[in-house]
Amino acid sequence: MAQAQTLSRNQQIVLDIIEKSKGPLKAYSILFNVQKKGINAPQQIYRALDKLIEMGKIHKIESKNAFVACRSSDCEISKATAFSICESCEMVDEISDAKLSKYLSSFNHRKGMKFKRFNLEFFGLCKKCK
Amino acid sequence: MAQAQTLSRNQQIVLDIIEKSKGPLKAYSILFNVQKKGINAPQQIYRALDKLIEMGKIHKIESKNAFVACRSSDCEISKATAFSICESCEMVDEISDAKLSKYLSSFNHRKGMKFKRFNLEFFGLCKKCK
DNA sequence: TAACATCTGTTATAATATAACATTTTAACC
DNA sequence: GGTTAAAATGTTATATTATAACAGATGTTA
Ligand SMILES: [Zn+2]
Ligand SMILES: [Zn+2]
Ligand SMILES: [Zn+2]
Ligand SMILES: [Zn+2]
Repeated sequence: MAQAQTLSRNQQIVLDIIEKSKGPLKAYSILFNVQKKGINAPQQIYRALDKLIEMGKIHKIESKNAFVACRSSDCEISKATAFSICESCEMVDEISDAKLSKYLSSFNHRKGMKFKRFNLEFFGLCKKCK
Repeated sequence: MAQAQTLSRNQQIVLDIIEKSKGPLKAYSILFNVQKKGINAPQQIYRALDKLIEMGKIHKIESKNAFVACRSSDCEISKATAFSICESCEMVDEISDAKLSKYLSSFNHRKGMKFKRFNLEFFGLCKKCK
């Protein structure tokens, strides 16, 4: 079981904002939102983001350079992540599908590489936008 | 069948460099490499990259902000891409696996989203680095 | 030769991310 | 408590990645 992580002040502030957000947030938009709390520099945001990712509390959506809170427990501390992304409205949804995760986790490339981690991003139009 | 695409001068220059490279290339490293050919500005690189991606000649490795030539014909003009990425040496290899591609192309999310495209990135250590 | 789309060149700037260093807080140990 | 080491913080500066905006050239197509 994942042990209860105790977050530092800045980590908690950043996580709170990401968790409250309906969609993915960019680092600088997080920064602008926390300046009232005394966080003034990108470094402070990026350091918190890095730790939160390590802990599996958030994920980075690589194709958008944006961050979402983890809503799943299948993703094993960010070792196996999958998202569906609407190309129209920016919506991102974490896919939590045990079969998919198992299928990909056991996938092995011919060329002798043993995978430790994967990230999968699906793109399309969400219900609302289609 | 993909029709023979005719490339513009800048597109051809950029594609040549990417195809000759053993690993993924970053936009600004491409830029520095083509300044002798009279290309001086990032815009010129990014415009060529955009078109080459549209044509399916190259892919962007999102987790690295870098570009590789397409070595596959399964990826259907960038609608279904998968890569294995070595976390140690930067090596990137395009995965061309019909079963994987079919499995993911037919994957449908519960929440009513119909996918048009996916990108999958596996991470690990390559043969040499492990 | 129009008309239109595409590509080019250029300058400027926006957006994303890290380096480096000094200091403070926290947690663990004696 | 006092000592230490690790983690987190604050700060300034800078590096890296990407786009905006505009003018001109080239190239189809009718
Ligand atoms: Zn998750
Ligand atoms: Zn949508
Ligand atoms: Zn390809
Ligand atoms: Zn390697």
